[in-house]
Amino acid sequence: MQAEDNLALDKPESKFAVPYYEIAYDKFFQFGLSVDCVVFGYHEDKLKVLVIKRGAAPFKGGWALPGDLVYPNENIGTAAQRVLKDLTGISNLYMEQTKVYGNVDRHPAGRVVTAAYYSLIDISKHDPHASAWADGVYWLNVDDCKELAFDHGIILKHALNFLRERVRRQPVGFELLPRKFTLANLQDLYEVLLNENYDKANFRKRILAMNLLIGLKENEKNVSHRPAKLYSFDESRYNELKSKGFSFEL
Amino acid sequence: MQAEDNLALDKPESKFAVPYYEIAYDKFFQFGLSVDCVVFGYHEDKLKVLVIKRGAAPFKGGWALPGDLVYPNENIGTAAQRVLKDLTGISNLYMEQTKVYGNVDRHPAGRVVTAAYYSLIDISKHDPHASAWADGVYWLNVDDCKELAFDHGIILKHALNFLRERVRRQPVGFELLPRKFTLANLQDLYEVLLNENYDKANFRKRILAMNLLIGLKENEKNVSHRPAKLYSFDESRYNELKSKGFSFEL
DNA sequence: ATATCTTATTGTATTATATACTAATACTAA
DNA sequence: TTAGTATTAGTATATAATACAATAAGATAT
Repeated sequence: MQAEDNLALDKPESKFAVPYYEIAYDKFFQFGLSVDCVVFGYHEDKLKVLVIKRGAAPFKGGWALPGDLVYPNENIGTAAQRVLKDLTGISNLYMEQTKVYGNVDRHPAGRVVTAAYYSLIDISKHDPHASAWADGVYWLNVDDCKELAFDHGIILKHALNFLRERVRRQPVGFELLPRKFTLANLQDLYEVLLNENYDKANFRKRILAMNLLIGLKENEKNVSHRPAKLYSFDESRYNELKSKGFSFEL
Repeated sequence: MQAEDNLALDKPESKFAVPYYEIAYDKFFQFGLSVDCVVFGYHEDKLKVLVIKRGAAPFKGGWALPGDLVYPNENIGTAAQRVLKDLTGISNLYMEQTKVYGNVDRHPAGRVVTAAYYSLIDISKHDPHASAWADGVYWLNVDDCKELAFDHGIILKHALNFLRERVRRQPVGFELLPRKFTLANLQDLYEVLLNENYDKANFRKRILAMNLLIGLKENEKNVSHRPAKLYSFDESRYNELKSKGFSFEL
């Protein structure tokens, strides 16, 4: 494996007049590149993350984020989409990079650098099923997700931070909630994501003041108390706030 | 070059029971990995970025962010430090990743994935000088930085966005200002970074309310008007706000 | 039907914060 | 000494955050 390969270039003198790769080209072009997808979902007041059961070594049988090697002629963003689809059947997500992981020993099979991609989806809108070398696909509670293959535990943790930062600066509910929802639903989501509790009356005022929601003429059904009004997102306003950003401190 | 290399794995069937790299290991391990450093500085009311004049192909003679290939046995974070030091002599910076760039054709010499790292420094505290294959090092005004090699223009743009987001959530002056500075200096910095204008009296109140500054018993010198009081950052409070974060909207 | 329960929703009073603007101050330089 | 200039302090107003109380609307049990 190239990680153990001791090159003459190990401790360079830094006096080359040309880049190193013109001298020892092939020594430098031995990296593997992979993508790992952190797909968050939300269901019954729990934040979930999509994981697969690995059907191949290394870490065979273990849980991991859906991820795989990028093809030599494939763009990295495309690869994230393709890999997720290959392993879980989920396609056409809006995905965003969070971080790259490039420590020498992060992958037992050699020098693999991985780029993490993050996405948010409404669980009810997708139906993941294991394919390719995945032996299973699961929605795990983020809190219960302790033992993941490789450095996926850290990748998940960083993605979670990323998500939390994101929530404070941009609207996110659209991706995670069903089309119609109550203000209590939205508040629950925020409380789970940010791990805080908000005053109901003030949360309502704050959110409604954003002009982000459209009040429907419908109420929730099958509750044993006064049913709450249903709302949906105003898509154009949603996109506007998404590009402009805001500051959500409650 | 491997980018043109047409593999059988081009359009995979996605039905493998084992990861692809166990089948065609060497076809996947042909990526080059590089790091590119976006080092911001601040001087005389201008935001600057550190660039080198390339002394080697490709883009020989052109301006570029300091960057180079990562060694096969080198961690990626270490590489960022090492490359910056090799090319510009600047060492021991706190650097943070912004994004990875992995499009197939981003590098004319082959498939090179690059990770961008960002840092902020006080220009007066460092003395960059070209070494290795760099023919020159320059502090360019960010605004004047139009033509950069590779996709470095986009990398710079993204890093600038990153910086601007950062400024609103964490204190940043420490790294960019000299040890002693006036409130006007700090305000100028913020106005340049965020491209806005603030009311002087209110800026002062806002900043002082953060308990971030220590008022010194010293005034600025050699000004033809009433000299302003000098301040310095309270380091422990600075680090506290850095980890806790805040929201700076003025 | 009616009372009772639970949650949604509205309202209000209080406090804190942002903003705009004015006045006073302190130094330099002529 | 005075004019000039930028700093610093102060104040009044508007705006928004927060806490909490009151009311409304349906479901359910009696």
